[in-house]
Formats: sequence, structure tokens, C-alpha cells
Amino acid sequence: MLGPAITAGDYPPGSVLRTDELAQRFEVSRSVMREAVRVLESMHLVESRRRVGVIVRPAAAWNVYDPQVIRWRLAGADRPRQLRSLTVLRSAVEPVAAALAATHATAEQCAAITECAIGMVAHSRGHKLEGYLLHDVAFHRLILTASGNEMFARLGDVVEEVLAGRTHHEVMFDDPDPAAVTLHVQVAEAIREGDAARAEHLTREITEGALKELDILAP
Amino acid sequence: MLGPAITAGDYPPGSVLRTDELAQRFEVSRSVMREAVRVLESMHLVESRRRVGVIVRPAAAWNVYDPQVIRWRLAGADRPRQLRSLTVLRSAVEPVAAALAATHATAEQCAAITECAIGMVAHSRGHKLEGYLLHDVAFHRLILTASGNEMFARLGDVVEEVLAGRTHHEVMFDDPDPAAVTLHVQVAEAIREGDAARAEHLTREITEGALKELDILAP
DNA sequence: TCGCAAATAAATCTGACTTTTTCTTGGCGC
DNA sequence: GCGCCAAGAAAAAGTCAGATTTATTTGCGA
Repeated sequence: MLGPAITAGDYPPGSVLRTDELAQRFEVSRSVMREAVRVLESMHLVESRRRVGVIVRPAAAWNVYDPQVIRWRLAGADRPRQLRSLTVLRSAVEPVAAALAATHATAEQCAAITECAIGMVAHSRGHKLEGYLLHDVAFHRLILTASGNEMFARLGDVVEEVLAGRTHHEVMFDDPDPAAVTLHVQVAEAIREGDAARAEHLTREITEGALKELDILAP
Repeated sequence: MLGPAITAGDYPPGSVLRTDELAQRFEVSRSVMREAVRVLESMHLVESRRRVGVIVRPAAAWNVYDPQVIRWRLAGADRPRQLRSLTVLRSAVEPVAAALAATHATAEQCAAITECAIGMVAHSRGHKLEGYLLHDVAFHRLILTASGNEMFARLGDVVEEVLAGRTHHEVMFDDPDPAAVTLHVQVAEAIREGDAARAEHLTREITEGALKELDILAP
């Protein structure tokens, strides 16, 4: 596909492509290729200009919040850089989201969050990494949703990608750090009790741990 | 246009549209309408299904980080809600970005940030709101860029929309709050001196001020 | 140097054809 | 008579290819 190729940096910024040529290369009609180009254009990956062609835009212009772009880039070569960027974003957003969740979460949401934390504990020993991941993702997603902020809520997919990436692609033979598991349980507690400051502080510890983990893996 | 209509909530989730009908309504050919639908689909605003039509997706599915979607929603009816969401996002991201900028910014970037702060001071009195806005936007954009995190850098447009919205649409007869201007100058100082903690704290004060301002305008 | 004309590639339009999915209808067994 | 399943019809998206339009760049000539 073209999207992965562009996000991988196969075409330097300013490269010019022509739709008919692309249509031939991918063995589709021009209309199909046009639609694809229009989508890439809406992602700011390329820019279409009359009499010139389809121009590849510099990485700084890409809409890096587009889930599709995130997936393409995570599958590509600069995956480590991308993972770091996303983890830093997490470290900024999640503590604030947890603080908001502490004041906004409904009783049902509190119950669900606690349930996830319990699930994490239950899968924290004995190489049950998949089950652990499942509850971990649900835990963070619930908090982002419970914050009541739609911008935060939409980052659930990003968190999922980052956590899944850590489990599947990076080295992760051992069971998760018991201290991290405890932190999750305590965050659930804080949110339940409506203690925003504590929820924020504890979540910050979690995300800082994730950052440190990245430093160890890819210094 | 269709994008604004959907983001405005004119079509309840699940509404079914047909491309041929839309093409007629907007007086364009089917191919053009198809391309438009494909773009809306990439924004997760709609979902196209064979034998059914183009289905409007619920707001929770929309890619609210797409600059185009942000603009459409800011122009629509739930502008206040949107502004609040974005301001909360700012309050999470900008302090962390400022801390990173304090350790990552080059000498040139420090100079540019300081220059903007000076510009803000110069335009802070005498109803020079436009000039003030210009420097304010540049200031925050520079910090986001200097953080060295591409995800932060791409939020420059969001900050611009929020700040511009405050100046143009909300009531803003008076000159900006002198305390806020001073905070900006101090943030520039902190970044120059590499004092991450101070830059983060001061930026948090700025964004908290922005949130309080929203509370006063639309409680 | 300025303006006009030619060339070029995207943009648009159109009509025919294909594919997939859903709805309907008819037949069969209970 | 009622319910269920399968075959077929219908509907709308998806695909394709050819013709036409439009805008922009380039180069030629005044």
C-alpha cells in the first residue's frame, strides 16, 4: 500500500507521484486511486496540485493523531520513536484524565475500573501476559472515558497500541512489575474515593514507569 | 457541505444517506461525491456499506483530532463544549511540553520564544488584541515544537483555534490580564534557564487561568 | 520583461458493468 | 396453518474506462 510506504519515509518530502502511474502500479482504475489519494490528502500525507501531480508532504505536516497513520507508523521502521512520542503523550494526558475521572466517574464506571484492576492482579503472575494486557487496556480506556472529555476518550486506541506493542513486540518474558500492578489498584481506589489529587499523582507514577521502561529498552 | 452538517448533529447516528441522492443534492457527479464520502469515512464520520448506503456514525466514533473536524465543530452549535474539551486537553499537554522544551530547546528556539513573550508585552495595552493574539499563538506553538515531541507539535493548530476563538468570538473588550502576560514572560525565562519544573508549573498556571476564564464565560 | 499560447496532469463527468449484502418469496417439513 | 431455510431478485456501493474541462506551468516570441 501507499500509505505505509509514505509514512515509512520511502518517498522523500516533495516527491511527485502521478495518479495514472500509481493506478497502473497498483492495478486499479484511476477513480479508485483518486479516492485513495483524496484520503491520503485528508491525512495531510500528500498534497495534490493540478498540472504537477501528487506531492508527498514532510512528516511535520502529517496528521499523526489519525489512528490509521499511527498504525502505519507503528508497523514501520521508526516504531521506537513513535512509541516514545505516544508514551510521552500518555504521560501528559493520563494523569489529568485520572484526576477528572475521580470527580466525574459514575458508580458503574468505578466498579468497572476496580474490576479491571482486580483482573490485572489475577493475571499478574504465571505468564498470563495476554489476560493481563486485556485488563490493562480496559483499565486505561475506562479512565480516559470516565474523564468525561471526548478528546481524552479518543486516545484509548493510542493507549491500546502502546500497551499491546510493549507486550507483543518488545521483550517481555517476565511477569509485570508488582509495583506497577499495585499502583493500578491504588488508582482505582483513589478514583472510587473521589481523590483527584491522589489519582493524578499515582497515574503519573505509572506513566513515568512506562517512560523509564522505554529508556531501558531503547536508550 | 456535508461534513459540517454531520458534525453539527443534523443527522442522528444511524441515518442512512445514498451517494446518488447526495450527488444530486450537491449538484456534483457521483465520482466527486464518492471521494467526499471516502474522506468522511476516513474521519470516521460515516461508514459506507454495500446494499445499505452511507451510515452516519455516533459522535463517539469521530476522529476529533482531525483539524478539519475540529474546525467544523468549532463553527457549529456545540462550540462551547468543544472549546472546553480542547482547553482541558491544553491544560494536560502544554505544561509537560513546556518542561520538555526547557531541556530540549535550542538557543534559536529560546530566542524566538522570548521574542514572542516580548511581543505579547508590547501589545498587552491599548486594545492591540490582534497583535497580542499573533504573538500568543506563536509563543505556544514554539513551545509545543521545542518540546521535540511530534504529537505535541501537531497540537499547535488546536491551540491557535482556541486562542483565536477566545479573541474573536467570546467577549474580550479589555486588554489581556497583566498577570497572564507576566506568566508568559516567566515561562520564557524558565525555558531559557533550563528550569523544567518551573516552566511546567508556570504553564500550568496559564492553562488553569484559561480554564477559569471559560468557567466565568460559560459556567 | 511581459504576455500569450501550448502542453500537461489533475479534476470532473458520464454511462456501463460488477459485487456484495439484504430482502423477499416460495417450498418444504412439522 | 405455522415456521424455517434456501434460492433468487433487488438495491446500492464499488469498479472501470473514455471523454471532457480546468488550471497551472513552461516556453516562445514580441
